[in-house]
Amino acid sequence: MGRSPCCAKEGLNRGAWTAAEDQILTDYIKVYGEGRWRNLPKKAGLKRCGKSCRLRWLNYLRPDIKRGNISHDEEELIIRLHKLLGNRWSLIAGRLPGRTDNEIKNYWNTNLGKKVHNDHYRSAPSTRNKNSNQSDHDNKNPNMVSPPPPPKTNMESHPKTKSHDVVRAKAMRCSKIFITPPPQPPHKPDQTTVEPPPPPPPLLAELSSLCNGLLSSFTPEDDHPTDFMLDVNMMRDVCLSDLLNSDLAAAAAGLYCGGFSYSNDNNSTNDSKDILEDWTVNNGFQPNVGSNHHGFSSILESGGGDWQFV
DNA sequence: AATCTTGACAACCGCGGTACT
DNA sequence: AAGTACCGCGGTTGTCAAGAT
Repeated sequence: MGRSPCCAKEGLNRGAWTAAEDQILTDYIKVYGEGRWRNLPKKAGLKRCGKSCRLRWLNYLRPDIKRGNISHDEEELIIRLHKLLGNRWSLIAGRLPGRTDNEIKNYWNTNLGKKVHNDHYRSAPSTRNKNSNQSDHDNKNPNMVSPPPPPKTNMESHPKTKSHDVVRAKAMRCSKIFITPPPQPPHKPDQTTVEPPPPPPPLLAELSSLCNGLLSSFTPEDDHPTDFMLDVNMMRDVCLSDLLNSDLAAAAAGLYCGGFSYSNDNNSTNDSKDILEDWTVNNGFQPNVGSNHHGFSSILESGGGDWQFV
């Protein structure tokens, strides 16, 4: 079996594109549109691989490309998005209109990675001490600047990934956290005392406390204790330290980005959707701006009842 | 002035996902 | 259901200019 090469290598130009090639490609796409990259070079008369044409168009020739320095605001956003999404450059780029994944990736590797790396260790030396064995990894390839090592996860076994220390939005194995919001009981304005739900296990108590704001919309009332179920190993390895170091919003997003599954029942979808939408708005996210990637809400809407990343 | 080093960024490579046959 | 083609993604490499020695 096996895949044939995307294009024959013989007789094709490689390396930097010439202005003439750019013009040919631009003219062709203006007339025929994007897509069918494999056949494009032949039809356009370019001695280039289709993949190369696609890359050149997407990263350089597209008319909506914003060229020039990355602004401070964009930089801040990239840092925040990277914290949430890891090296998901296309997702990050989707939130920065006019910027390409390649550009952001390069910018990170040459500027932000180093900057964030330094900030991270300046502000949290104790964390570094706890994970001192991670520093070896950082020194393996001096040409590449690694992002600050997030907690080790059992999701890092992505077969394609050679860099092992990023949190991936698409989790590989974790599927065992369920936050089952209770149905909202009728509002009782006169009720002054509420019987507290049974205390969760210690680890859950930490999470519960962290996510207090989030969970408050799922208000645990007397007969509807908040129902947590999670993979404790995963929780310890993956998220807890992040959650502890994050604000609630990031924690809520971490539930999404870390690849947890969320099992909703009946009427809970709107509650969680509102929370996540509020979070995206408050943190400067614009749903689906310049991107085919879906926001939290659309993900929530995409499934019938349950959704999960596994 | 010549050489070396470093930073920035464009381009390439290999793989996974998925649509199509 | 299986094989294939295509697209898109993320990691890596190549190239060149600017700065340092």
